[in-house]
Amino acid sequence: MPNEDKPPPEPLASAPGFLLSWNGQRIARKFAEAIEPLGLRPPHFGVLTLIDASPGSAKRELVERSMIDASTMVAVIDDLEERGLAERRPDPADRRRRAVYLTPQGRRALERGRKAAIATAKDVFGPLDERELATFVRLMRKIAGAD
Amino acid sequence: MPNEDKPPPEPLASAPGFLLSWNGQRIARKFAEAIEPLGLRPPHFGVLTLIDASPGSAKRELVERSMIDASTMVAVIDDLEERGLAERRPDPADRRRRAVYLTPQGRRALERGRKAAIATAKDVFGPLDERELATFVRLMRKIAGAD
DNA sequence: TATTGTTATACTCTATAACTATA
DNA sequence: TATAGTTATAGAGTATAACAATA
Repeated sequence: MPNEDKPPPEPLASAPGFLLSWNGQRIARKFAEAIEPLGLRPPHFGVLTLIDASPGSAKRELVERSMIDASTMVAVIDDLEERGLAERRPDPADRRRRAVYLTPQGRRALERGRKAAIATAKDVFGPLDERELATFVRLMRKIAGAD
Repeated sequence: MPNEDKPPPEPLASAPGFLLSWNGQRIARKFAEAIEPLGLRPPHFGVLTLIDASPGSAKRELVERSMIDASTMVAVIDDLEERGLAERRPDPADRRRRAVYLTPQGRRALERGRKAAIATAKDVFGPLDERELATFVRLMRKIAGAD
């Protein structure tokens, strides 16, 4: 994408919605670049995080907690399994269900991804002081309906 | 996208970068839906805005002020021209150059798009009071490097 | 030789719908 | 009949690289 690091032009840069979308795209792209050397793309990292938070989740549960649809989720879990980062285990109580777990390698990859996320955030949110960053998070959670 | 309006799951919802990306995607999608009845997609609206701000811009100048690459920009201007919203005029001083202008129809479409943007922002930023919204814009401009 | 604009093509990502197995 | 999972396919959106015209 051209001009990724250039400030957005007026009058768009005055519109709150445009600013939100622009900065969102920017950090998403930067994060994607940061984890590319790990062989991961953002959906991989997101799903690793969700599995870690609820080990043994079924695919359907992961879909419910994400913005990833069912068929894409299959592909993401396939990728993770191929790379030895996660594994599906059959559920004896319901043989349709396949519980998903992280491998030790998966946990290491997640840790590396987290470091990349922190580094990216440090870069993008660098212009804000600590207090402003806290305010930012509070407002973003409010907008997201997380509180 | 599934779960578009559901809050993001923890622990992702505590990460500033993830929040920014999530909310950015959410408002971009909502805005795209809002202008779809106008026959416009977000890049169309963005370029209409840029042309309006600098009538007679060349394609290359529009590329410089946006995150849209050259070949996509051609397609966007083609679309706008087909729909009678913009027109290319040859530049007598430099016959390689084609200056782009809005038509009266284009100005009307831009106005409708602006109303959609305002309505979308009202929806997404609804949880914030006026003072919080002002703070949000200030912080976002800082992050974007717009100040 | 550099620059503007364009076209043709390929690629990435995601979504839709049909299918299998189990409940 | 409903649900979990999967696969095959198609689509939108974007980027890459080659090309034509003019400076």
